[in-house]
Amino acid sequence: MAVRKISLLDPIACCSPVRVDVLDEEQAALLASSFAALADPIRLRLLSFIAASGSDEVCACDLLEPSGRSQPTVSHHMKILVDAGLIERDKRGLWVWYRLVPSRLDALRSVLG
Amino acid sequence: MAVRKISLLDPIACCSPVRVDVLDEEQAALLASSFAALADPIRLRLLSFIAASGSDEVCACDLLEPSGRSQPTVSHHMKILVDAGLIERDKRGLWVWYRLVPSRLDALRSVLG
DNA sequence: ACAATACATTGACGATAGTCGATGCAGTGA
DNA sequence: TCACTGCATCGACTATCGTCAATGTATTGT
Repeated sequence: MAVRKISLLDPIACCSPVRVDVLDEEQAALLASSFAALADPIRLRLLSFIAASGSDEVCACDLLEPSGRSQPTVSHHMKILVDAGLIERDKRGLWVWYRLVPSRLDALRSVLG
Repeated sequence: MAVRKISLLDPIACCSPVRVDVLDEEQAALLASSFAALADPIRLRLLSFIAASGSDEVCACDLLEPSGRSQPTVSHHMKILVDAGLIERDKRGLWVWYRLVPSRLDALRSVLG
């Protein structure tokens, strides 16, 4: 039998006699690490800054001032977002450019409903 | 001027010359604490267990065995989920019943897109 | 009143996260 | 080759988190 796609709020979960599978430990750990990337105010602001920039790429140098954190701290947070797959990193010359990965955010969104 | 509703993946953010506001510190802190409640595999499994239960309420006593954690640990995690507004707690007699708060999950979902 | 039950709280522990100064490393330009 | 720049990594510190044994609290039944 095929494993059903899990969604925490799948209508089937509350309306159907068919029992939806519970997240197994592996799925839960993967999802938890993704949400953990969103569980910090600085990272949320960095993400929204890129989303609100008006362009699809933002230079790392433009993230320091609005975040109000030191350069190593911002670099640390951006690495966490990249490792979570929420943003992509592109180094060109001395500068590093970041852009969102909408498909990853869509994936997380779908888990919530 | 009215403050625009923020959405990290608002189409306007990437396609329009109009600049979308960045999350302020207060908004970011609130959202981060909500995502933090989802940033633990045990809590995700507890949530999905309630969603997959087939009923809209689940007794706390039924959460111990599937979580594989001690009673104080499960109680601790459920408190975090309740404080985040993701589930509601209802004590009736000796037992405590939990149910999801879909509107809160919807709210988080809307932030991601 | 008393014992038993279901859950919450406390206290302590190791593990992990956020932060920044100092330093390292790669790319640039002269 | 050498100084400079932009970003990453390291090391250390503090704070918070996940965990459980022990204990507390509220409710039930006798």
